[in-house]
Amino acid sequence: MFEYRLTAQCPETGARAGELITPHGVIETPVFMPVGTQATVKAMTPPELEEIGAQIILGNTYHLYMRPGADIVEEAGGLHKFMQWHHPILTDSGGFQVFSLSELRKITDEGVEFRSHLDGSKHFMRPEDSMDIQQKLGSDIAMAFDECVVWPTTEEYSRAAMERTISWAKRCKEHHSREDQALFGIVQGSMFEAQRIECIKRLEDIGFPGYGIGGLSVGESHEDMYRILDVLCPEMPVNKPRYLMGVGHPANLIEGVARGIDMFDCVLPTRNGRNGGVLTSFGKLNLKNRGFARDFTPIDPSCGCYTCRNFTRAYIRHLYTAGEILAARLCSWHNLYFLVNLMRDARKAIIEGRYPQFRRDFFAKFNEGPMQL
RNA sequence: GGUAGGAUGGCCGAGUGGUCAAAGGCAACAGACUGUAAAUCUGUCGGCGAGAGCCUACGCUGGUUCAAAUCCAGCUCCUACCA
Repeated sequence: MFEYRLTAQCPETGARAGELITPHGVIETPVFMPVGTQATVKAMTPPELEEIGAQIILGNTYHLYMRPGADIVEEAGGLHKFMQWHHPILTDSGGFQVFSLSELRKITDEGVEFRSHLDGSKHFMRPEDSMDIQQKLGSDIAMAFDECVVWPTTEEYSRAAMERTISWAKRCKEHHSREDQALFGIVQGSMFEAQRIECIKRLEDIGFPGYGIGGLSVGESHEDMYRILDVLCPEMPVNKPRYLMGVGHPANLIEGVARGIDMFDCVLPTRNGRNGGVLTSFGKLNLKNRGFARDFTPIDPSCGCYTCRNFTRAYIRHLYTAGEILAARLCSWHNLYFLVNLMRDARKAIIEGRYPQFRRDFFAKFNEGPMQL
């Protein structure tokens, strides 16, 4: 029911192309996965996601547990049916909320006590609870409940969190029973190379069909992120998918792929899209800027998305300044298309044996500096 | 014509003698956003200056006072009610 097939590998970099077989379809990797925390990719409908080329999307354990509740989703026939997305879904375990809701939670070896961000009520989530919820949601890929550590942190704290994450991973696997759902372990260890290597080895001993790399893109420099990937990826099993959690930035995707990452997810395309930020092949733009008021060209002339085929920067800027919801939709659409297709193009390049050139071409064009108006 | 109330920074609107270049909101301009507490958040927002600071400002004109957006007089305009 779940299998990873490595189909091509870049002889120069660590880039890999593969296929992930899931109950709801085959995913071609490397892949960018749009984030749909609350059973919706914000501002997008499922048919629109299909048109973009999205192969798999995310849902979130913590958020769906809080609202509407796992039982309701289960009663609805599972998350796929509930939200009318009939392709693969990956659910995050709530581990990231251990990080992002740091003001509202208390961690013990047993689990995490959360105060609801909605009404302040107390909830206790153990690895077993996360598994129960994810099994009710019925995602194709569930993630182990981990502790995503804040950055920066000490070597001691990172180790404690890593130990907890490993012990929770074991409990997750023991508790997990649904056969039509794969369970991925998550590597922690912050910016400590030895801990990262130790963590993947010990997770491998437990045995998972895929591995997430957590605790990155939490504020550290790109150099730190790449340094960890450089030492960690060669230690990861070749025949299992590698998922760099929460990443994100186009440059990070290109570099992640070069280091052997197969899967990415990030809120950046949708969140920034709602706020006027768009990604292009030549860098980022903020469409709210006055300079676009009379710019009657598409966001990215080389982009084939619905937004770029039909609308101008001036029109979209107008929608933003007028507070129109379509602005958020059109830019989310474009940004998702950009990242999904960046990975599709990367895959093609890997298969055709030209990933190093593809990578060079990307950076020659993509400008991180101030935008040109 | 009479009576009452009111005129504040692009707009709305606090402020009734000094701590006022003037709260707050909106608009505008810019920035941030990486397993989504985000259609959010932050900053700037009279002029000059790196800065201390200086200048110009609360309808207009004049006055009182060490000191006026705030008090007084006249004027202009607006609003409500009465004729």
